[in-house]
Amino acid sequence: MAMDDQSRVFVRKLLIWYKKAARELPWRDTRNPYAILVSEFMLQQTQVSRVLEYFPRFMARFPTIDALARSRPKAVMEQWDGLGYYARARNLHALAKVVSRTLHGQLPDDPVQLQELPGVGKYTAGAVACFAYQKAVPAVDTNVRRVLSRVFGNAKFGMRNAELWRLASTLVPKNGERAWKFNQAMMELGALVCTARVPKCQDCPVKKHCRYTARLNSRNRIHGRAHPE
DNA sequence: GTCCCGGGCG
DNA sequence: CGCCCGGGAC
Repeated sequence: MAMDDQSRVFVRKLLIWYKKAARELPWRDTRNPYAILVSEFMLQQTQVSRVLEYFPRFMARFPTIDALARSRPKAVMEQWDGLGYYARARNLHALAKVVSRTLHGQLPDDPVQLQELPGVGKYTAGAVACFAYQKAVPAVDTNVRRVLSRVFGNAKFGMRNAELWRLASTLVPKNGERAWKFNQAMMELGALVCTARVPKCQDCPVKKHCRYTARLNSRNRIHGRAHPE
């Protein structure tokens, strides 16, 4: 599907905003697939602030996927202790063993192959393919889902999951480096501005292209509230 | 204290 | 669709 002009402007503004607004996070500094995998497993269930505490320790203790594969379950669980969702630590360990023994320690770069691994669903597969290997594929997590629904959705019908993935596919730049930035930027916008409870629409780089903002403004005009520009 | 949030899985 | 498990908003 081709991109319309509105979508092009949306992507451009998003990327410009990301350049100045992005937080510096350790897993954004690396293209090491294993490091990115570990960060994604942790981020599936935990806020950034806590992952910042666990991620460096985990990487220091298990520096490679082979090192993780060779480790005792007890040692892995110790590093995960306090993060919750312990099935994921077991999945990560199982994944490391599979990749170490059957794939020479090389994580696949193909989302379909990634998704066959334990604990890796559609989102994590896309995230690893894009963030580690610069594949121009979408990665739709809850943040991205929320941003897309608000910007491109309408009031009556919520967008279905398949619809959101299709929309994300049309928006992702074809260039790998730009795709990386786009996916990071979508999540950053969802985390910092387009938040679940009270979105900070005043600070939003794409408010002029957003149907949600448009809906808010028309509602406020009807009820005589101040225009939230 | 109570409620809400979240990827993947069964 | 409910569960896993902790944090944070209210």
